[in-house]
Amino acid sequence: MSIITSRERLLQAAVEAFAEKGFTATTTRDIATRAGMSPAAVYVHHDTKESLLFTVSVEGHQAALAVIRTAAAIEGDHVARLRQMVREFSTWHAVNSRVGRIVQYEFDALTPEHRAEIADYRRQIERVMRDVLSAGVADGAFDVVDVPGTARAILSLSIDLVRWFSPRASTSAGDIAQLHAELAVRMTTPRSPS
Amino acid sequence: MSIITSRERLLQAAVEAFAEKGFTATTTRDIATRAGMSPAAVYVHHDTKESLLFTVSVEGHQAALAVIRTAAAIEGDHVARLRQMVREFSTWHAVNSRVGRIVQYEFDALTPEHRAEIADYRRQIERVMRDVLSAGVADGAFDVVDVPGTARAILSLSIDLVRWFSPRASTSAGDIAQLHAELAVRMTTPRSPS
DNA sequence: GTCTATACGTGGATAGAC
DNA sequence: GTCTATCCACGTATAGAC
Repeated sequence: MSIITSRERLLQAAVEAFAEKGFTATTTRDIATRAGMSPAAVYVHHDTKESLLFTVSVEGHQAALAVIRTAAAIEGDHVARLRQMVREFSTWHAVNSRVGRIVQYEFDALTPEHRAEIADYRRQIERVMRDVLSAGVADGAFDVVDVPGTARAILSLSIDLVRWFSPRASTSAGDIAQLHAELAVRMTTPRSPS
Repeated sequence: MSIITSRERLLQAAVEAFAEKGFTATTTRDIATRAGMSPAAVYVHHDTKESLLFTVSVEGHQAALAVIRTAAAIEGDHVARLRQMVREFSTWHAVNSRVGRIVQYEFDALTPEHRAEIADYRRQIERVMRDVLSAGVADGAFDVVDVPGTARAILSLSIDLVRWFSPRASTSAGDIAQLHAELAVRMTTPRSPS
């Protein structure tokens, strides 16, 4: 059915290698071998090693952005929306922790132009979260003093997953995502006056 | 007063270089130049480049552990204790974001033996947080179902600072730390029945 | 403990045939 | 579009003098 092109094999190989050794320590020879081709063949598809990293970063950020946007678009009140966003965003980072780790930690290895493009994806992700918090503050669903700061903190929970999550650990991605969703709701919903 | 030894100059140079280029991309020549010595002189103090990273990691983790332990030892109730711990731990990670970034992101570049030692520091840090949450649950100050998960999530807020904090950004370390402390309290303290 | 000089392996990228 | 062969720069670590 799905024909795996050389381009896709190359990207998968790059993800594997970058995740195992880091961007700098990965050799183009290693990527080539994993993709089942010669070192020279890599350069037919990508001018530089950095170009491979950039492609992985773009696709990773596009996927994460799509996930949080889809979650933000569900029917229901703002609390349900937030819960869904955090659950889905955390799940994505747990399931794709390898890609997530690469794109987060190798950001500085990109060229300035590519860095700027990726930074823009990140701003878009933050905007989705801020918009939901602001909307909820407006109608009283949320009590949040510092919307940008709280948005960033909530996203931190999900993103930091890539640093420590292991598919072989005892806690499942789903359980962690559920916990994060509940913590995000606690962070944002009004508390009774004491 | 304080005499800066070659050893300390070397460590400072290593931190600078690792922070700028990452561990793998940093050359021993670069470290040597920054420390004002020849490439060969580095090897008088450290057998390998990895040994420099390990030393930075040990000192960084010891400092962070001391900060959270000191905060956990203050007088007051569990809520005040948690607030202090998060505030101090976040402040440390903001102020020392360069070192924090190195020790968090270059963990895999350590030898297996060194990795195990650093992992032990991390377990100690998590234990401090879990112990405070457990004590607060026991006397009703906290309402936390998943103590290990929530402890980890709270620490995530602080640690993820090293990924995005910039001393040149508009929000100060103190403001962020204060926000994190309030969010941690919201995550853990009981909510009125609705 | 610091230097200069260097051995030796490795890596990104290219040349040119098929 | 893929190969083999290779260029050439670079990086870790060491040798040996002072």
